[in-house]
Amino acid sequence: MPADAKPIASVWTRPHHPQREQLTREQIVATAIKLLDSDGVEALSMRKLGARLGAGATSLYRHVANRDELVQLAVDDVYGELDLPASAERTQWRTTVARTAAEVRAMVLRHPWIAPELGQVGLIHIGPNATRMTAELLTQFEAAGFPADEKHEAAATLMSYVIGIATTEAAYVSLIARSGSTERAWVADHSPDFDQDADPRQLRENRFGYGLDRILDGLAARLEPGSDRAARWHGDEG
Amino acid sequence: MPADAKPIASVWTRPHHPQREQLTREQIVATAIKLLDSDGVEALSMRKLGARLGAGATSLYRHVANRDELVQLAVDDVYGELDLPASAERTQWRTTVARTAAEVRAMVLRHPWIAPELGQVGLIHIGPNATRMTAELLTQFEAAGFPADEKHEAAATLMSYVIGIATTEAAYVSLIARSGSTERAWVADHSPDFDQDADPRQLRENRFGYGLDRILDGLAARLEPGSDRAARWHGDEG
DNA sequence: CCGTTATGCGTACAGTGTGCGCATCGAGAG
DNA sequence: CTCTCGATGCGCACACTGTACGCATAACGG
Repeated sequence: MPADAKPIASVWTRPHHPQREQLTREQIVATAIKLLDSDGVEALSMRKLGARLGAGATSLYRHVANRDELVQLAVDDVYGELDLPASAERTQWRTTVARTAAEVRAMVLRHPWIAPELGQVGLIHIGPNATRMTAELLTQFEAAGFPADEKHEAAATLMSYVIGIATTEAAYVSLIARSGSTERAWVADHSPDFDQDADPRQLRENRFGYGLDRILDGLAARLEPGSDRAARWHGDEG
Repeated sequence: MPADAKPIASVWTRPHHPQREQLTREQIVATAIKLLDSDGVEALSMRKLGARLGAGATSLYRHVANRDELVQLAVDDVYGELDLPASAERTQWRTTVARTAAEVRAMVLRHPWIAPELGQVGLIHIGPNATRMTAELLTQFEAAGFPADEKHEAAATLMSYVIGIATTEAAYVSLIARSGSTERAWVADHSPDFDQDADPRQLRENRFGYGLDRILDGLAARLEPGSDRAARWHGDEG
């Protein structure tokens, strides 16, 4: 096939679009997340991201308004990873809500750079994926039996706890990762009285579970028939 | 007095220490906090801070290793503002702990830039003032009757909630402040179905109190004599 | 009087986000 | 086919950042 194969070969030797690699917003956000995961938030620069995509720095501005918006998009993309349970019936609300909390915590631990970002942007102008998660949690609390005007407070209580503890954990593990050590070795080094046989990852997990159980206990007490749930909570709080 | 007055006049025309204003670390940190409070964290630059102190940018490096360390010092300085209650006896642990939580929340709301910083540095390498606050909270829980191996988990539960909700609130209020509006006007603009007579600040306060009460309820249940408190929690948690 | 030490500061360098204008492409009109 | 046009990539430039380095000067101890 000396002559006939030429058109087929030329498809590979000379690509159809010499320098028009068709940079898309999805790809930009995806590789930005990869860069954020591996190198942290201060290592993300437009030039570096462009280079990783085989493009110039300012090319990205055709698809993204500025660096801040890019990070916002990355945050919401990460929210899209959540595998949220469907809101179950009243008897199983605890496990459903606990599973949602664990999902959010795991998300933050997978992408530790997201924690300071949540504190910077808050929950105001976040994207559709984060909104979906909030809505899902609200229906879970609704299914649990919380009245319409209290479910927001219940959800905020749980989410504040999850964001707070996951933020602390994320800062901790990313500090250790940046130091090039493992969690176990780091703990053994920095607190010599630590039990060598204990797994610090498991301890973190247990600590998360402890607080979660306390909070769900406190919330569940509002649902018990004997409690003064009928009294709207707005009036009697400081 | 044409010739004799010259030394006296020269005191004012030419000061004794032409350029030696004796920059101290405390002053640097203090004005850094002022700048952070008024203009936010991304507006703090060494040159701007130096200018506000009547000094060059690189002069600051004689007293502070780098910008990150400066922010760390500012964070711990802010922790020093806390007016923590003394740990009271067993019957009043709830009000004592609640007061500590409210103090921390107020601190974050006074200095909203601190929120992302807490997520970046975690609670690891924080300074003496933050350490003092953690220790104080631990003794408060100890006085409440929590066993030695559970008080850390109880304190972490409470603090995670406080940090999480205060972080969210801080992002929210600083976003509004940056937009140049007031909280009431902003809420009225962005959600027209909001009750015009309600005070959004008060609503935030109530929401904080709601979650705080739920969490303290859940923790208090661990202290009731009927509960299975004797069983150490480490084993039976997921 | 002369070192020594501590401190401020000017300069410089590498790196950042991003506005602007030019070059080049794919596609559609004639 | 040619010609135009909108979309896209990109080089350049500007203002700005943190900070390493070396020099100048002031206070101090002899």
